[in-house]
Amino acid sequence: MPKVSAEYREQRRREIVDAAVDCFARKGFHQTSMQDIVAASGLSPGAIYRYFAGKEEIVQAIADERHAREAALLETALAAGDLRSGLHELTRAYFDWLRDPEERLRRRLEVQVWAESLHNERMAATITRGGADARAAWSRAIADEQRRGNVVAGVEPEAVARLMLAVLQGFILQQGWEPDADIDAYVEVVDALVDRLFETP
Amino acid sequence: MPKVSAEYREQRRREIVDAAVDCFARKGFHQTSMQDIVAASGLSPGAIYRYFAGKEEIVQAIADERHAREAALLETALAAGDLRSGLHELTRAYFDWLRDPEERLRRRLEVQVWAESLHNERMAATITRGGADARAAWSRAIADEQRRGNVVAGVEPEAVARLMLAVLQGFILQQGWEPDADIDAYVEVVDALVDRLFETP
Amino acid sequence: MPKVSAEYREQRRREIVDAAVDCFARKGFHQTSMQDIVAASGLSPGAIYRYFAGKEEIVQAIADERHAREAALLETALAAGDLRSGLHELTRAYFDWLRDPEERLRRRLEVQVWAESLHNERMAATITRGGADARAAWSRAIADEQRRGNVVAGVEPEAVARLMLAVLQGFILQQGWEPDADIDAYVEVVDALVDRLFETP
Amino acid sequence: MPKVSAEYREQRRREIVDAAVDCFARKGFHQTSMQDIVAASGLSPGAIYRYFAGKEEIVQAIADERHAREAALLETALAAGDLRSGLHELTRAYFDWLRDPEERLRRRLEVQVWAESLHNERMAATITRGGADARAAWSRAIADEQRRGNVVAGVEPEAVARLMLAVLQGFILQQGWEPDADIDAYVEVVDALVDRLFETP
DNA sequence: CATGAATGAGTGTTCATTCAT
DNA sequence: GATGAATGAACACTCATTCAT
Repeated sequence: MPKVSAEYREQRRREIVDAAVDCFARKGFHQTSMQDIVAASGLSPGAIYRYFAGKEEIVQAIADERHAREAALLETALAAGDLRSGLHELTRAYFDWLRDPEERLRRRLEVQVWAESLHNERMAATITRGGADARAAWSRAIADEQRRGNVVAGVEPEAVARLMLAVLQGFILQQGWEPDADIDAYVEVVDALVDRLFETP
Repeated sequence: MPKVSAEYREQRRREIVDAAVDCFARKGFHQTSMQDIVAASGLSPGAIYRYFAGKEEIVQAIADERHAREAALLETALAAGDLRSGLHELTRAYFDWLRDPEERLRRRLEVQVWAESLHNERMAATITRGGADARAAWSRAIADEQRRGNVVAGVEPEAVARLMLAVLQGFILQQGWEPDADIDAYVEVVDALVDRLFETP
Repeated sequence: MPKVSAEYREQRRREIVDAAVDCFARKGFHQTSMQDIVAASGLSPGAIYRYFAGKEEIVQAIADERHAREAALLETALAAGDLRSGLHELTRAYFDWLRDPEERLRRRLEVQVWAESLHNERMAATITRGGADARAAWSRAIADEQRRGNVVAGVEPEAVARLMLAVLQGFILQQGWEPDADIDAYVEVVDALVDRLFETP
Repeated sequence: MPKVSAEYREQRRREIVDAAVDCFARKGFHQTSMQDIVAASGLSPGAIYRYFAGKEEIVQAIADERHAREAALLETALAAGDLRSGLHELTRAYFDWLRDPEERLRRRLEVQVWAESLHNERMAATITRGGADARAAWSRAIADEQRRGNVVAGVEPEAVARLMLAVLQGFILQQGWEPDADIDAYVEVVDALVDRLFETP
């Protein structure tokens, strides 16, 4: 029987997560102290620990949030009837998203989650599951198209899925290092890639 | 006139770096304490500080080493007269490398370097420079081919270079999470991609 | 004119003290947090602070309560006309009390109060006063008997009082460590001690 | 292969333990912070953690030390051929010890160990074992005397042992509260007790 | 009166680094 | 040159207490 409303709690959580995202993106998980988050959020240490059991849990929450968003985006794109135009759309949606400065901040953070997940079981589980789901969705879509003869035959759908994911992941990395990386040019090449991979030969 | 020979120094450095690579790959930079490296290297803390000014510098040394290797590999591949077969070869060489368990360990570490470089100026410089060099080499090669009509016209060579890098980077990530990711299938798709991108339409 | 009745207040106080006794006996004063007491009592932190100015005051209240009970027990025992049978009775009453599981819990707590009193002035005062009163009562009774020739002559009544107290205190300790300590056998020895100390030689 | 000698290490340990004993005796375990011990010992936090894994371990070390001393004292006393004179000697030795101000400090600490042991398994084990050993030694000695007819027949030797321990424990408590408690008078009563309990009726 | 979310000083502990030996 | 004991600032986290609702 909480004294405050669920929305209130949710808003506080948001404040904390947002403050943490900001700190983490700028300084990295490990260089960010709880005091940094305390300062950025304007709350007290004790208050934060009411919402999260520890620093790690905040990181987890952020990773989970990422994961959910990605999954939603992908779902929408692949749900479209026509895979090829769905992909073009996905590409556009995805890379448009990357024009938003705040989103870029979050992306920097994603790279850190990637690194972290290599020695954090719970995080690895989230990431692996997300990747598996994404590949499964993509594989299914690609296999469908292959059956209709609309896509390069003979290649493993799962491998194509990996390729498509790599194309997105790699750009996130590169944009992290070079914020001015030319998004339009990259989208154009990806579109070309999609066209060439997903067409009747 | 140093008291110890340059080889001696070099060997000690290697020992330290190797021990550090091992620790970092398993636990991450920040979860690895100097004591861990001390234990893994069999040296004393004082000894390590004779060779490196601090933990950060060890990380730097590792990042620099990575960078040099990558550059050499790329150089060789693109130096070949025919870009397309050069690329096929590069792909094969690169991914064969990833079959080596020890190299995989080092790759896990690379992901950490990527993350670290997002809030470490010196590291960002190394990475950015490496990326820029790679893209420049690639762009030049691609532009050459375009002029000869052997590659998709109209796409930005720089963007193609980014795409190719992304294809490699993304797989490193995915292999980090899923060590059993099918390398052969991925190589096949990449080959298909190269063929379709680098052919006269 | 209080808003709530005195009984109401008293009952609330009891709830708090009982919850605290339970927590303290199980985990110790310092390992018990106010939140533990909050949880055990079913009240809110704010409510508890309406009845006690702080954790320390709860401890005090418990110590004071103990003290009052002990004093009453002793008073009754020594009020009896015949000291020797009074003592036998006291022994029996006291150790019978220690068969009650709940009382044992309270005794564990008493040991903590003893420890605490060594660096807590207010508590030391309560304990010291209690001890002094007990010794005074006992000394008087013993001196009376000595005058009647019914007790070992030549020994300091105050010291005998200390001895008798030690006999009780020591057993409380030992029972705390070994709940199965044989009460009957101990009572028998104490009775023998009393008989031998309080008889005409 | 330590750089410093075993004696050096032992001395440092002693410094820490002594500083801790001092703090604990004055303020109690829980009111004493590591910083207090740091200040009292003149070492740095890091240095202390080289010798003890944590605060708890310091407390343990102190409790263990106590235990060893007690056991040695008892052993010596009971090893004497004649129990009765052995006991008189023990009494004298024990209570003389309590005249030493430093020993009194340590005794205050013992009371805290008693309290602590009621909710600390490791500590309870040490204490319980110490108590069991002591009682066993005493019981054996008393049973021997009983067989020779030199001690009250019919009483449980184990219970007599408990009584004797209580006589010591209780005085430690009382002296903690009232440093001026008359040791001589107490010893006299204890001697009378021993004489009366350990004589042919 | 009661609530429980919030506070923030203080805790035990770690670890990159130094420097006497 | 090498050692490893020592340093001490910084860390994540706790909890007695307060006070707006």
